Amino acid sequence: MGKKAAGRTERRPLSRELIIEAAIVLVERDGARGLSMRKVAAELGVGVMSLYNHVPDREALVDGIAITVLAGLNPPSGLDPAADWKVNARLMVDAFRATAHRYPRSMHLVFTSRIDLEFKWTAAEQALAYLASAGFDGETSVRALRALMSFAIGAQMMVHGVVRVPGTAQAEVIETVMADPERYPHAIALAHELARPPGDADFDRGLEMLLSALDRLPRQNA
Amino acid sequence: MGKKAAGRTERRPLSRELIIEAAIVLVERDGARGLSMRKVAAELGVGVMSLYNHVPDREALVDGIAITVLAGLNPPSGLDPAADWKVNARLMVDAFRATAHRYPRSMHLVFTSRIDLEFKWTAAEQALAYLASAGFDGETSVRALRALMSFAIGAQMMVHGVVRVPGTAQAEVIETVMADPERYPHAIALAHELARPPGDADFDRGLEMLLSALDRLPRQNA
DNA sequence: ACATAGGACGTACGCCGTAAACAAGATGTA
DNA sequence: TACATCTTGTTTACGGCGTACGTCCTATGT
Repeated sequence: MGKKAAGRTERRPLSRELIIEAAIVLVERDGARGLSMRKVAAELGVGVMSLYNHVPDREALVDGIAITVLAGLNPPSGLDPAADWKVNARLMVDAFRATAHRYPRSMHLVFTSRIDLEFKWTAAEQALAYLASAGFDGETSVRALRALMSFAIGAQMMVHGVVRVPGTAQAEVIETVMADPERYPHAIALAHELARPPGDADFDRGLEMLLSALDRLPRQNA
Repeated sequence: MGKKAAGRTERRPLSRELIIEAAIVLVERDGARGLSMRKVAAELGVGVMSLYNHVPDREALVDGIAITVLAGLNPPSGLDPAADWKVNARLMVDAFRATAHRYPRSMHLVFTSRIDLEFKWTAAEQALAYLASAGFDGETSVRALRALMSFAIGAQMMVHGVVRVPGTAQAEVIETVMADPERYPHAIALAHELARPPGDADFDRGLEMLLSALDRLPRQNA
């Protein structure tokens, strides 16, 4: 019953996009560990194997999540080739950070999966273009791109609590240090600072340092 | 037969340390995906459930791996309080990189797991001490520590191929860009650079930039 | 000699990803 | 119209996973 017409249930025809969308919802709600084909199917009110008509396997689904989430990366809109290269660089890094802020858990999932995606070469191309127009030679451009990416990715890893290391301590961790005050004088003195989760301000300062250091590198034109 | 005496087989008595050690070997050989209680047990020639006499659950085992691997972090030996703070900072970051180089896959596993470990506060304490003696105020010290950690962690993520993003392209990825030469002039021009996997030199340059940028920050003493 | 405790083990349950065979409607062709 | 094919969803099943539970074996203290 209720199956013949299916009119009331009005089941949308189940597409790759729908599946990915449901998967993202699920990841953001339950975390990356909670992602499974069975859960996604249940979320859509559908048999598990039905998913496989639209997605080859689980890895491809994760790839789909990656592509969808990272689609927000370009174009950062507002890029002006005439502007200072640092301004453009900041815009691009901020675009990354904005999408990471929107889909924190999905972004983490993307990072921790093997992604052979040739994705976002357009973003890389754009970045390299600006670096080149800023007068950096090829080797330096690539290095600069990688340095910025390292910093952005590492910061994101720390923010999301994936890497809960000393510098990203949450409140409870402070207690650990308090238990042995003799050994951790500096950590205790800075407990207030350490307890504050890393935020936009920290990121901005670090980014600013990297950018100005890059800006001081020898270049070809003005 | 061959069971009564067990004299020849000379089975070591199976301890937590032995289990962790076997797990690390397994991760470094087969990758993080290949880590399972059953495989570890098989590696030790032991029943699966025997492991649970020494390790509460899988997560605890991963924690054990993290602690063991990260034990190589301190003390970086050679630290001289009288030396320039940047020298000491480099020594500490290099210590991290050295262990990451020794156990790349385990390190990745550590990063991608939830680690609430209050581990390595001693390293943090040491770093904060050097930053303080360099004249940085508390807020700046914490920011500096976080910036350096972000960079180190992000770089490590990229090196190990976890995040196979544009800037870390391997040879095959280049072909992707080649297929659409119109859109990626810069990427193609720098294909040779991009194909080179990120290495120590890139890391050193980036680290140097961060350190010298930090060195330029306003401080209290000389 | 016997009681006790701790470590190793076998079994079993519920998750997971997915291969394979099947069903049922949609669509193209005569 | 009737038939063939294709698309899409479903059912069943298999092997691997983490681990709760109960059992047995062995070493030790008395």
